Amino acid sequence: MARTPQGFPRPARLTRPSEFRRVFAHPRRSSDRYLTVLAAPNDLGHPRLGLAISRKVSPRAVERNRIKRLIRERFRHLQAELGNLDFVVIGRHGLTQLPAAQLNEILERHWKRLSRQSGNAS
RNA sequence: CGAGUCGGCCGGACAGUCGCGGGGAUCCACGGGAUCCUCGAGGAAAGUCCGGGCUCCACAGGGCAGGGUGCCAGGUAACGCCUGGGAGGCGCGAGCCUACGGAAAGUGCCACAGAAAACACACCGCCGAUGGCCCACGGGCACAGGCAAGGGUGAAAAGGUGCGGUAAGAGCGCACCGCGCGGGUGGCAACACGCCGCGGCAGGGUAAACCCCACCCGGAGCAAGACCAAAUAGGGAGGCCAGGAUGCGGCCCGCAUCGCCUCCGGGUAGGUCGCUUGAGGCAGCCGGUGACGGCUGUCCCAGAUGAAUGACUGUCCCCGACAGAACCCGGCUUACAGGCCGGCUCGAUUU
Repeated sequence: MARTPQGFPRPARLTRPSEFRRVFAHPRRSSDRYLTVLAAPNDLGHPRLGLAISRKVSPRAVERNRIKRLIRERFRHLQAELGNLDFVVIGRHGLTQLPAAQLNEILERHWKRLSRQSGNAS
């Protein structure tokens, strides 16, 4: 683990369909009216993040990109506290109306709760 | 200065910190990572409405069906695009708009009004010369009949103006305008003509209604398509032990099936290519009214694949619109805060 804890390189992301399927198969959930977060443990020694922001969230690509960037940015800052979990964040309709500060707050609450439930928060 | 019109351009800036994708160099405990350098969304990247390249499939030729285009010429790889020109319409003007072939091929459709919507018609009208009667010789009366100028309806009533003509009228005649046909001249052509001749003269609209005419058009799309290739099902070829198992045989031989190895084939997960050097950008010169073309020089300018441009802080201003590449180009259309530059037009003002 020589990786800088502030970075967000490829190994910290879910990339393959099979990795997404693994999380969707047996997830812990945490959700509200803006988004749903799924989590499943891994044995890598660090958390990973996957995003599912569909057209239902917003028909405009610019808005979807903005949401994904904000989520990744928040993950980058918090990843050291999240334990060995794979997260998938699913956006819901109306997410684009949420101010950035509030989005950050919501994300932190979901991630930390799921991390605590798994009992391996660092 | 105000109003307008056409064309071109920009689309927050700078600094710092933490991050992301591509490329290059160097290094390391090399299917990974580190350091440094460098590049990293748009004018519409959008809608996917046209046109092409590219790829695979289909294909002798011709025709039909279906779809598209529709003044002429040019540009282009091509176009439904662009440029120039013509015609018609709008505007004082610069300029703008046009789905702009055919309704004297056929079929269909067209409210209301109006006498009549076409073999035109006669509601109100005009005349009543000719023939009849009366007469104070000016004329009057009634009928037969003639007429389509005026009124009225309508989107449209078979051309307009004037003169002649007549009882009143009428392309009835004439002149000019308009229309059609033939010719001439100019123009590559569309078309034009204040050129000539002929005809008193066709004709309501609608073809983004059917239709006719001319020209054009195979289909599917980068999840196209090509390659590498664990796994797995079954297959083909050769070899191995002349050893074995099972079946058919009383037994031998023999035949069939089974085993192991190699190769071929196959193609799932996954990976690689396609993937960015191109009908390319910029500058200069040349040809062209222009779209555009030619030559020379120069530059390399996103290539991701859950998918990269962001976050935070500070300073400034007029406080930031529409909006995110996904094979690539050429167009069109639509969205858009604010701003810059230039040409031209109209009006006002100033010395």
